[in-house]
Amino acid sequence: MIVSTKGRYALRVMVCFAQRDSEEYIPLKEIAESEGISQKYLESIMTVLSKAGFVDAVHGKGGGYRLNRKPEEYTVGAILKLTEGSLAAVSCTTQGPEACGRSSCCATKTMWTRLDRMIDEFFEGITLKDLLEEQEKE
Amino acid sequence: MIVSTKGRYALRVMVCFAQRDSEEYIPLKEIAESEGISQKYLESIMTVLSKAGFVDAVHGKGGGYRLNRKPEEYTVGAILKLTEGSLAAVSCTTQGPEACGRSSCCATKTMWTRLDRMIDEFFEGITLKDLLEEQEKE
DNA sequence: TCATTTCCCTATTGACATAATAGGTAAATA
DNA sequence: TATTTACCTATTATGTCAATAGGGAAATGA
Repeated sequence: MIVSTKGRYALRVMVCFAQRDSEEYIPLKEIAESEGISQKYLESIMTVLSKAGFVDAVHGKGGGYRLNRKPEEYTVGAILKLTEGSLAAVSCTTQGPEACGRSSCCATKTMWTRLDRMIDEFFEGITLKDLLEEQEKE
Repeated sequence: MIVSTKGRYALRVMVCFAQRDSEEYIPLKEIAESEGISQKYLESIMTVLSKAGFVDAVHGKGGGYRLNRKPEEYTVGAILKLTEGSLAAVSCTTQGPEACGRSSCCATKTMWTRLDRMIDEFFEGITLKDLLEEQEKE
Protein backbone atom coordinates (compact mmCIF):
# COMPACT_ATOMS: atom_id res chain seq x y z
CA MET A 1 0.00 0.00 0.00
CA ILE A 2 1.64 3.17 -1.14
CA VAL A 3 -1.10 5.61 -0.09
CA SER A 4 -2.77 5.23 3.28
CA THR A 5 -6.15 6.34 4.49
CA LYS A 6 -4.69 9.60 5.73
CA GLY A 7 -3.52 10.65 2.29
CA ARG A 8 -6.70 9.51 0.59
CA TYR A 9 -8.86 11.40 3.05
CA ALA A 10 -6.71 14.50 2.64
CA LEU A 11 -7.20 14.40 -1.10
CA ARG A 12 -10.95 13.91 -0.90
CA VAL A 13 -11.27 16.73 1.59
CA MET A 14 -9.22 19.07 -0.53
CA VAL A 15 -11.45 18.29 -3.51
CA CYS A 16 -14.38 19.07 -1.23
CA PHE A 17 -12.99 22.52 -0.48
CA ALA A 18 -12.21 23.10 -4.12
CA GLN A 19 -15.88 22.57 -4.96
CA ARG A 20 -17.06 25.31 -2.64
CA ASP A 21 -16.95 29.05 -2.85
CA SER A 22 -13.30 29.93 -2.37
CA GLU A 23 -14.05 32.79 0.03
CA GLU A 24 -16.19 30.85 2.45
CA TYR A 25 -14.78 29.15 5.55
CA ILE A 26 -16.14 25.67 6.11
CA PRO A 27 -16.09 24.12 9.58
CA LEU A 28 -14.41 20.77 9.99
CA LYS A 29 -17.61 19.27 11.29
CA GLU A 30 -19.39 19.89 8.03
CA ILE A 31 -16.64 18.32 5.92
CA ALA A 32 -16.39 15.34 8.24
CA GLU A 33 -20.07 14.65 7.95
CA SER A 34 -20.30 15.06 4.22
CA GLU A 35 -17.28 12.80 3.65
CA GLY A 36 -18.16 10.28 6.33
CA ILE A 37 -14.94 10.73 8.26
CA SER A 38 -14.79 11.02 12.05
CA GLN A 39 -14.24 14.58 13.23
CA LYS A 40 -11.37 13.62 15.48
CA TYR A 41 -9.49 11.80 12.80
CA LEU A 42 -10.08 14.54 10.27
CA GLU A 43 -8.72 17.02 12.79
CA SER A 44 -5.31 15.41 12.67
CA ILE A 45 -5.31 15.71 8.91
CA MET A 46 -6.51 19.30 8.79
CA THR A 47 -3.84 20.30 11.29
CA VAL A 48 -1.17 19.06 8.93
CA LEU A 49 -2.70 20.84 5.94
CA SER A 50 -3.07 24.01 7.94
CA LYS A 51 0.46 24.02 9.36
CA ALA A 52 1.88 23.53 5.90
CA GLY A 53 -0.05 26.54 4.67
CA PHE A 54 -2.23 24.55 2.28
CA VAL A 55 -5.39 25.95 3.86
CA ASP A 56 -6.37 29.00 5.91
CA ALA A 57 -7.94 28.39 9.29
CA VAL A 58 -10.15 30.72 11.31
CA HIS A 59 -11.47 30.13 14.82
CA GLY A 60 -14.93 30.82 16.18
CA LYS A 61 -18.34 31.14 14.65
CA GLY A 62 -18.26 31.58 10.90
CA GLY A 63 -14.78 30.11 10.95
CA GLY A 64 -13.37 26.90 9.57
CA TYR A 65 -10.99 26.13 6.74
CA ARG A 66 -10.64 27.23 3.16
CA LEU A 67 -8.14 26.92 0.33
CA ASN A 68 -5.79 29.82 -0.13
CA ARG A 69 -4.85 29.08 -3.72
CA LYS A 70 -6.65 28.10 -6.87
CA PRO A 71 -7.41 24.38 -7.32
CA GLU A 72 -5.00 24.14 -10.24
CA GLU A 73 -2.17 25.29 -7.98
CA TYR A 74 -2.36 22.20 -5.77
CA THR A 75 -0.81 19.06 -7.16
CA VAL A 76 -1.90 15.69 -5.87
CA GLY A 77 1.79 14.97 -5.33
CA ALA A 78 2.22 17.90 -2.96
CA ILE A 79 -0.80 16.92 -0.90
CA LEU A 80 0.19 13.27 -0.68
CA LYS A 81 3.84 13.97 0.11
CA LEU A 82 2.74 16.23 2.91
CA THR A 83 0.28 13.84 4.51
CA GLU A 84 2.06 10.58 3.77
CA GLY A 85 5.59 11.78 4.39
CA SER A 86 6.91 9.85 1.44
CA LEU A 87 5.53 8.10 -1.60
CA ALA A 88 8.45 5.71 -2.03
CA ALA A 89 7.49 2.28 -3.30
CA VAL A 90 10.32 0.58 -1.40
CA SER A 91 12.36 1.57 1.61
CA CYS A 92 15.62 1.11 -0.33
CA THR A 93 15.30 4.40 -2.14
CA THR A 94 14.52 6.56 0.86
CA GLN A 95 17.26 5.34 3.14
CA GLY A 96 20.85 6.13 2.47
CA PRO A 97 23.15 3.60 0.78
CA GLU A 98 24.61 2.56 4.12
CA ALA A 99 21.25 1.15 5.23
CA CYS A 100 21.36 -1.72 2.79
CA GLY A 101 25.01 -2.48 2.12
CA ARG A 102 24.13 -4.10 -1.16
CA SER A 103 22.98 -1.01 -2.96
CA SER A 104 26.25 -0.74 -4.84
CA CYS A 105 25.69 -4.05 -6.59
CA CYS A 106 21.95 -4.50 -6.34
CA ALA A 107 20.38 -5.50 -9.64
CA THR A 108 17.04 -4.07 -8.66
CA LYS A 109 18.08 -0.67 -7.36
CA THR A 110 17.86 1.14 -10.68
CA MET A 111 14.38 -0.25 -11.16
CA TRP A 112 13.17 1.09 -7.82
CA THR A 113 14.57 4.50 -8.58
CA ARG A 114 12.84 4.56 -11.96
CA LEU A 115 9.58 3.48 -10.35
CA ASP A 116 9.77 6.21 -7.74
CA ARG A 117 10.36 8.81 -10.42
CA MET A 118 7.46 7.53 -12.49
CA ILE A 119 5.08 7.65 -9.53
CA ASP A 120 6.26 11.11 -8.58
CA GLU A 121 5.70 12.43 -12.07
CA PHE A 122 2.26 10.82 -12.15
CA PHE A 123 1.11 12.58 -8.99
CA GLU A 124 2.77 15.89 -9.81
CA GLY A 125 0.95 15.90 -13.13
CA ILE A 126 -2.49 15.93 -11.52
CA THR A 127 -4.05 18.95 -9.78
CA LEU A 128 -7.16 19.45 -7.69
CA LYS A 129 -8.70 21.05 -10.72
CA ASP A 130 -8.24 17.84 -12.71
CA LEU A 131 -9.94 15.85 -9.95
CA LEU A 132 -12.82 18.31 -9.87
CA GLU A 133 -13.36 17.99 -13.59
CA GLU A 134 -13.20 14.24 -13.30
CA GLN A 135 -15.98 14.32 -10.77
CA GLU A 136 -18.17 16.63 -12.79
CA LYS A 137 -18.04 14.27 -15.73
CA GLU A 138 -20.13 11.74 -13.83
CA MET B 1 5.32 1.10 0.87
CA ILE B 2 4.11 -0.79 -2.11
CA VAL B 3 6.75 -3.54 -2.15
CA SER B 4 7.73 -5.22 1.09
CA THR B 5 10.90 -7.06 2.07
CA LYS B 6 9.40 -10.34 0.98
CA GLY B 7 8.93 -9.23 -2.60
CA ARG B 8 12.30 -7.53 -2.76
CA TYR B 9 14.06 -10.61 -1.43
CA ALA B 10 12.19 -12.81 -3.88
CA LEU B 11 13.36 -10.66 -6.76
CA ARG B 12 16.97 -10.61 -5.64
CA VAL B 13 16.97 -14.35 -5.15
CA MET B 14 15.47 -14.97 -8.56
CA VAL B 15 18.18 -12.80 -10.10
CA CYS B 16 20.66 -14.91 -8.16
CA PHE B 17 19.33 -18.09 -9.75
CA ALA B 18 19.29 -16.49 -13.16
CA GLN B 19 22.99 -15.80 -12.85
CA ARG B 20 23.86 -19.44 -12.31
CA ASP B 21 23.98 -22.43 -14.60
CA SER B 22 20.36 -23.18 -15.36
CA GLU B 23 20.76 -26.95 -14.88
CA GLU B 24 22.32 -26.82 -11.45
CA TYR B 25 20.28 -27.07 -8.27
CA ILE B 26 21.34 -24.59 -5.62
CA PRO B 27 20.58 -25.25 -1.95
CA LEU B 28 18.68 -22.60 -0.05
CA LYS B 29 21.52 -22.30 2.43
CA GLU B 30 23.90 -21.09 -0.24
CA ILE B 31 21.50 -18.44 -1.57
CA ALA B 32 20.68 -17.25 1.93
CA GLU B 33 24.33 -16.77 2.75
CA SER B 34 25.26 -15.02 -0.46
CA GLU B 35 22.31 -12.65 -0.21
CA GLY B 36 22.54 -12.11 3.54
CA ILE B 37 19.03 -13.36 4.27
CA SER B 38 18.20 -15.70 7.14
CA GLN B 39 17.59 -19.28 6.01
CA LYS B 40 14.33 -19.54 7.84
CA TYR B 41 12.88 -16.42 6.34
CA LEU B 42 14.06 -17.31 2.88
CA GLU B 43 12.39 -20.69 3.27
CA SER B 44 8.99 -19.08 3.47
CA ILE B 45 9.71 -17.22 0.25
CA MET B 46 11.09 -20.19 -1.64
CA THR B 47 8.05 -22.26 -0.66
CA VAL B 48 5.81 -19.74 -2.37
CA LEU B 49 7.95 -19.63 -5.49
CA SER B 50 8.09 -23.41 -5.59
CA LYS B 51 4.38 -23.99 -5.08
CA ALA B 52 3.59 -21.55 -7.84
CA GLY B 53 5.87 -23.47 -10.17
CA PHE B 54 8.35 -20.62 -10.60
CA VAL B 55 11.23 -22.87 -9.55
CA ASP B 56 11.94 -26.60 -9.40
CA ALA B 57 12.82 -28.06 -6.02
CA VAL B 58 14.73 -31.27 -5.32
CA HIS B 59 15.34 -32.84 -1.91
CA GLY B 60 18.49 -34.44 -0.59
CA LYS B 61 22.15 -34.08 -1.36
CA GLY B 62 22.80 -32.35 -4.64
CA GLY B 63 19.32 -30.90 -4.42
CA GLY B 64 18.05 -27.37 -4.00
CA TYR B 65 16.21 -24.99 -6.29
CA ARG B 66 16.59 -23.89 -9.89
CA LEU B 67 14.64 -21.88 -12.44
CA ASN B 68 12.55 -23.86 -14.88
CA ARG B 69 12.27 -21.17 -17.53
CA LYS B 70 14.59 -18.71 -19.20
CA PRO B 71 15.21 -15.44 -17.33
CA GLU B 72 13.38 -13.47 -20.01
CA GLU B 73 10.26 -15.50 -19.32
CA TYR B 74 9.88 -14.19 -15.78
CA THR B 75 8.45 -10.72 -15.43
CA VAL B 76 9.10 -8.73 -12.30
CA GLY B 77 5.35 -8.21 -12.14
CA ALA B 78 4.63 -11.92 -11.94
CA ILE B 79 7.17 -12.46 -9.17
CA LEU B 80 5.95 -9.50 -7.14
CA LYS B 81 2.28 -10.28 -7.55
CA LEU B 82 2.96 -13.78 -6.35
CA THR B 83 4.96 -12.87 -3.28
CA GLU B 84 3.17 -9.64 -2.37
CA GLY B 85 -0.33 -10.78 -3.16
CA SER B 86 -1.18 -7.46 -4.74
CA LEU B 87 0.63 -4.40 -5.98
CA ALA B 88 -2.26 -2.02 -5.52
CA ALA B 89 -1.29 1.48 -4.43
CA VAL B 90 -4.50 1.94 -2.46
CA SER B 91 -7.01 -0.46 -0.97
CA CYS B 92 -9.88 1.18 -2.88
CA THR B 93 -9.05 -0.54 -6.14
CA THR B 94 -8.67 -4.06 -4.78
CA GLN B 95 -11.83 -4.19 -2.75
CA GLY B 96 -15.20 -4.27 -4.41
CA PRO B 97 -17.31 -1.11 -4.79
CA GLU B 98 -19.41 -2.05 -1.77
CA ALA B 99 -16.40 -1.69 0.53
CA CYS B 100 -16.25 2.08 0.12
CA GLY B 101 -19.77 3.23 -0.65
CA ARG B 102 -18.40 6.38 -2.23
CA SER B 103 -16.75 4.79 -5.20
CA SER B 104 -19.60 5.77 -7.48
CA CYS B 105 -18.93 9.48 -6.96
CA CYS B 106 -15.34 9.53 -5.79
CA ALA B 107 -13.26 12.11 -7.61
CA THR B 108 -10.06 10.21 -6.98
CA LYS B 109 -11.13 6.73 -8.01
CA THR B 110 -10.20 7.09 -11.68
CA MET B 111 -6.79 8.31 -10.64
CA TRP B 112 -6.11 5.26 -8.47
CA THR B 113 -7.17 2.95 -11.26
CA ARG B 114 -4.85 4.70 -13.70
CA LEU B 115 -2.00 4.52 -11.20
CA ASP B 116 -2.50 0.81 -10.65
CA ARG B 117 -2.46 0.20 -14.37
CA MET B 118 0.69 2.25 -14.81
CA ILE B 119 2.49 0.37 -12.05
CA ASP B 120 1.35 -2.96 -13.44
CA GLU B 121 2.63 -2.11 -16.91
CA PHE B 122 5.91 -0.95 -15.43
CA PHE B 123 6.58 -4.23 -13.66
CA GLU B 124 5.27 -6.41 -16.47
CA GLY B 125 7.68 -4.67 -18.80
CA ILE B 126 10.76 -5.81 -16.90
CA THR B 127 12.10 -9.37 -16.89
CA LEU B 128 14.79 -11.13 -14.91
CA LYS B 129 16.97 -10.88 -17.98
CA ASP B 130 16.71 -7.09 -17.87
CA LEU B 131 17.76 -7.08 -14.23
CA LEU B 132 20.70 -9.37 -15.00
CA GLU B 133 21.90 -7.04 -17.74
CA GLU B 134 21.49 -4.09 -15.43
CA GLN B 135 23.75 -5.75 -12.89
CA GLU B 136 26.41 -6.66 -15.41
CA LYS B 137 26.72 -3.07 -16.51
CA GLU B 138 28.27 -2.17 -13.18
C1' DT C 1 19.66 -50.12 5.73
C1' DC C 2 21.06 -45.74 7.66
C1' DA C 3 22.91 -41.15 8.06
C1' DT C 4 23.01 -36.92 5.84
C1' DT C 5 21.27 -33.40 3.18
C1' DT C 6 17.81 -30.81 1.74
C1' DC C 7 13.11 -29.11 1.13
C1' DC C 8 8.56 -28.72 3.54
C1' DC C 9 5.01 -27.41 7.15
C1' DT C 10 2.74 -25.04 11.25
C1' DA C 11 2.96 -21.95 14.79
C1' DT C 12 4.63 -18.07 17.40
C1' DT C 13 6.92 -13.78 18.56
C1' DG C 14 8.41 -8.99 18.32
C1' DA C 15 8.26 -4.73 16.28
C1' DC C 16 6.10 -1.17 14.10
C1' DA C 17 2.80 1.77 11.60
C1' DT C 18 -1.77 2.99 10.90
C1' DA C 19 -6.47 4.22 12.17
C1' DA C 20 -9.11 5.93 15.36
C1' DT C 21 -10.49 7.76 19.92
C1' DA C 22 -10.31 10.71 24.14
C1' DG C 23 -10.10 14.82 26.66
C1' DG C 24 -8.85 19.01 27.15
C1' DT C 25 -7.07 24.21 25.73
C1' DA C 26 -7.05 28.55 23.21
C1' DA C 27 -8.82 31.74 19.92
C1' DA C 28 -12.52 34.27 17.63
C1' DT C 29 -17.08 35.92 17.26
C1' DA C 30 -21.86 37.35 18.14
C1' DT D 1 -19.77 35.87 28.27
C1' DA D 2 -21.44 31.86 25.98
C1' DT D 3 -20.78 29.56 21.87
C1' DT D 4 -18.37 28.04 18.16
C1' DT D 5 -14.51 26.63 16.23
C1' DA D 6 -9.63 25.31 15.62
C1' DC D 7 -5.59 23.40 18.14
C1' DC D 8 -2.78 20.17 21.07
C1' DT D 9 -1.11 15.83 23.55
C1' DA D 10 -1.74 11.32 24.63
C1' DT D 11 -3.57 6.74 24.28
C1' DT D 12 -5.57 2.49 22.37
C1' DA D 13 -6.77 -0.96 19.11
C1' DT D 14 -5.72 -3.36 15.19
C1' DG D 15 -3.24 -5.49 11.80
C1' DT D 16 0.70 -6.61 9.00
C1' DC D 17 5.28 -7.59 8.32
C1' DA D 18 9.75 -9.64 9.46
C1' DA D 19 11.81 -13.01 11.61
C1' DT D 20 12.33 -17.13 14.53
C1' DA D 21 11.46 -21.87 16.27
C1' DG D 22 11.09 -26.68 15.93
C1' DG D 23 10.19 -30.35 13.89
C1' DG D 24 8.80 -33.69 9.69
C1' DA D 25 9.30 -35.90 5.11
C1' DA D 26 11.70 -36.83 0.86
C1' DA D 27 15.85 -37.91 -1.70
C1' DT D 28 20.44 -39.36 -1.97
C1' DG D 29 24.77 -41.82 -1.28
C1' DA D 30 27.47 -44.88 1.33
